[in-house]
Amino acid sequence: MLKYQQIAIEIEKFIEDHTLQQGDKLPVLEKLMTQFEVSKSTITKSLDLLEKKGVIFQVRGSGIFVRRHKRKGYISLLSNQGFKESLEDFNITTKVIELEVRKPTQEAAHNLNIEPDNDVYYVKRVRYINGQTLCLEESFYNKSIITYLNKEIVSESIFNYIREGLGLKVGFSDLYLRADKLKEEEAKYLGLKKGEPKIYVETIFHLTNGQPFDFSKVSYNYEQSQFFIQANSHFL
Amino acid sequence: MLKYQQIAIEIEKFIEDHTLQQGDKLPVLEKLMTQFEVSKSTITKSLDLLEKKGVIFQVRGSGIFVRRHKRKGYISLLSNQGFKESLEDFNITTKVIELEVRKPTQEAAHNLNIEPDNDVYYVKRVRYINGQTLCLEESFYNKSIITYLNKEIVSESIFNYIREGLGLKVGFSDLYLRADKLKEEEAKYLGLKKGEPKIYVETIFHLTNGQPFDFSKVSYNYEQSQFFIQANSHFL
DNA sequence: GAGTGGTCTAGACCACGAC
DNA sequence: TCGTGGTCTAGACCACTCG
Repeated sequence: MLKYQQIAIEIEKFIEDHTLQQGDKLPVLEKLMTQFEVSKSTITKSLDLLEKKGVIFQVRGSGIFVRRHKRKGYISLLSNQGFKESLEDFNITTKVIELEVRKPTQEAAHNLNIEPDNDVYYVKRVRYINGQTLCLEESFYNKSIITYLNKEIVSESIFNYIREGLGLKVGFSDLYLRADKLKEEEAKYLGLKKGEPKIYVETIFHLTNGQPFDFSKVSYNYEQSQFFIQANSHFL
Repeated sequence: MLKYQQIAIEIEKFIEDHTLQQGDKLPVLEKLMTQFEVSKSTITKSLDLLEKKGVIFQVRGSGIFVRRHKRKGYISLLSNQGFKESLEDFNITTKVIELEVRKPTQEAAHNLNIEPDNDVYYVKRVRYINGQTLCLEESFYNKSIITYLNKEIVSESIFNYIREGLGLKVGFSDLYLRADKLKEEEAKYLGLKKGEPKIYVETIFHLTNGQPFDFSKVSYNYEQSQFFIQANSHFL
């Protein structure tokens, strides 16, 4: 574990343990440097990480403050992988509808940046939150990267398996979102009516080296799903 | 202008000018250091900025590569202020429905962190993209921060005015998103039917010092609006 | 093993905010 | 004016990728 990561974790823990609220002030840089016995830039790096995560904000000439959003039960659109973090207090279960190796659709091949005759794992699942339908998910995994999947893996967290089991490093993802009307079949899986609203999200997941390995299409039950994003305007 | 910002802009310009594509390699750190005549950490800071913006990704032991999302016409949910950047090729116009000083709703007061008897500017607008309705927006501005607004300002970019006119610095924002059915009145403004889908977004905008100054509620025309997010999984 | 990005240090100096 | 965070440097050393 790197120093600046460790320190970030400890500061976050400090905020949790003391149940600090939005706007509460943290110790000054000088203090943190001596406390953790590291140089200024290391502390700065930790704080930048926490700022990116939306945990704190820094004000020049004034101090370092806790940033908190007030609402619970929202799915973070930034924390890349799964619902675990944002919905950890909720009971998420999964039903696998389909799992097989096949040739990709043209759309999937394009988004995964592979040829139409390369193999993909196709996974179709319904996910539930506290017994209610949360979403219907179709995913295409590049089989030359995700070399093996089975029903057991796919019933649990696929991303944990990718990291722990396959030893791959998940990097960045591109996420496209819109609203639309539910189609007959989607409505059936979600227990809603055709024509009712859905949030529809397509995501392309990449490894740290930039290779896309997963293209997924998810339709959310609008009654059960709400999302949040913490944005920073550092870039101009 | 700070060095690392300037360099970030120039690198981004370089990518534009040479129409580099996803995965194309940029010059190595060493090269960039000598080219811009700065130290390693300054270049690193520029690159981190561009990475956060989703312009590049860095791979240890390998190089610095261009990151591009392929789709056009999506509204970025991260670039905090307005549509300008993501929809700059489109013609955005605005119709002001209402503009007045009033007392906040309980909801607005809570989100702006003010008392119910403090004044707010209430602004209701419809925004159009290429002549089609894009969204219906209601905003509450804390009048003790945004001291003055008029119809002219509100017809244009309010955020430009806040920055240039009032000299305020916009910091971070919290954004809550879900799908829902259009109500009668909303449907009328958007030219859609009651019960059709909408994307509904509430946003709380803060100054760099953490003060919330704008609480806004926006209903998007689902036929005209699609969103994208570039996520990084640096945090663990 | 060569090449390349990432971490970390110690310290000088700068810019903003609050009093 | 002082306290506080932000920028920038020069350089040592580390860790990953790839041929």
